Amino acid sequence: MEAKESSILDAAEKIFAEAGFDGAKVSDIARAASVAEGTVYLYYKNKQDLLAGVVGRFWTQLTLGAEAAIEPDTTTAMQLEQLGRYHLQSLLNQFEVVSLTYRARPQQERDLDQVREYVRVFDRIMQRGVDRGELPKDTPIGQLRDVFFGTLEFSARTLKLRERPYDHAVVTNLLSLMVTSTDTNSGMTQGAIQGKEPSNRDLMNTLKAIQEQLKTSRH
Amino acid sequence: MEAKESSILDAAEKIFAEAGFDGAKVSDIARAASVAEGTVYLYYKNKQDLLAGVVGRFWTQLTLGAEAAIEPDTTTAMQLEQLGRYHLQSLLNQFEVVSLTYRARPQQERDLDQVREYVRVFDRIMQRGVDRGELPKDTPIGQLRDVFFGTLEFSARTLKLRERPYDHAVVTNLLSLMVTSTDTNSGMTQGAIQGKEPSNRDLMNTLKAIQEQLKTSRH
DNA sequence: TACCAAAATGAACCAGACTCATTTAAAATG
DNA sequence: CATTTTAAATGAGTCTGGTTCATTTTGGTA
Repeated sequence: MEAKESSILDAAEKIFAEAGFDGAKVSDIARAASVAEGTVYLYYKNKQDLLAGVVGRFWTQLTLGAEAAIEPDTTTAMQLEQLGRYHLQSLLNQFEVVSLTYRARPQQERDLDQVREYVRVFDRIMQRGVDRGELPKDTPIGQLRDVFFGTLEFSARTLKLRERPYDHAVVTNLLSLMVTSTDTNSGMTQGAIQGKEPSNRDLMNTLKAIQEQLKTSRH
Repeated sequence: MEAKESSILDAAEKIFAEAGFDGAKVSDIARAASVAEGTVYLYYKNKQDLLAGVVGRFWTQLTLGAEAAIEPDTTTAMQLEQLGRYHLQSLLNQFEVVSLTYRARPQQERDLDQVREYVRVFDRIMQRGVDRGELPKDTPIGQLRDVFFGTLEFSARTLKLRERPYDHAVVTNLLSLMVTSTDTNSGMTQGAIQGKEPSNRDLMNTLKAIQEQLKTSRH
């Protein structure tokens, strides 16, 4: 039965989340799934494998949710904000399950496939931004990805530690840091990421030159 | 005996690091420390507590190392770079022990005291920067801390995953992001951070000046 | 209804964390 | 020094809980 496997996963997620990996007994999980203890082992090689199943499903779901949370026809900056909001909220709402990810990790790198899949959502947004010309061609997507997810993950931990709720300022500050917005002077966003494109200093120099020209042309 | 406790910690660190928490047997650790199994339990309540001891000592050492790695009489930017280099290198060199931190966590928050202590090294550098006038008074230290450690931690994972060695570009890119951000938030136009660029506010002011000039020159 | 294969069961097994009665070492006492 | 007291260390035995597997149940097929 296909439904039985997912009922075991449901039970496991619940028990793991509330008792932690070590605290969760396979017998408890079996009972919660209305199944004999041995049945669990028909679907999962061992307890670790069961955890991997729970964690894998979680990240797969998260990927689907992320894709749904992002409007396809809006700016890169907007999409990043949507992903950031979604990601931080998810980390906070399902903090326990997320924490279990680190318990699954050291075992096999295979367990991380779904996490890597999730992270690609970010890459796609950024790549589209580059293709559309909203971001410079040499945008270091990989490094910005580390900044994006790293910061949100650490921020989530900080918020949890202080027992604070979701704070959108975290997302907006992160984004303003990543995308140094220069669209105050025009509708065109140059997204001067990493300062590889014309730097603020370059713009400043140009502006001052214009200012000088204006001054002199008046005379 | 005081030395015995640290010999147990040494053994535990070694065995935990090479076998992981679940893979490490207390009997192995005892043997490696040349001590009876029961003796371990005289010093540590249980296996989790022993892990907490290992992890706690690690972060305490890391704090000492970080303070040693930072020149007291240099710029904030330089100190941040030193801390960044030290942190990323440590994460990579002692990846297994760092990973164990997450296994210790869910138990008791008490375990995290040493981590919090470590993180304060960053806070002190930033605070000194503010006091010295190298950083704006309203620098959001807490948020930048999340960016700093979050990014480095995530980057370390990425590097490990790809089996890449330490890459200083990670640190410099991170710092250039952070510097840009502090400038953006700054009301000060002549901050002492090296490589400081004109802030968006500076650009805005210049633009408004030009705008005024244009209005006047039209008449 | 009889047969078979797959699915499910739970009692038994066993690894390994943890306990504690006993032993050994160290310190205090006289 | 001999003796008592106190602390430290030991490891055989207990017990929890993950895992196995001989047996039973279920569901489909001839």
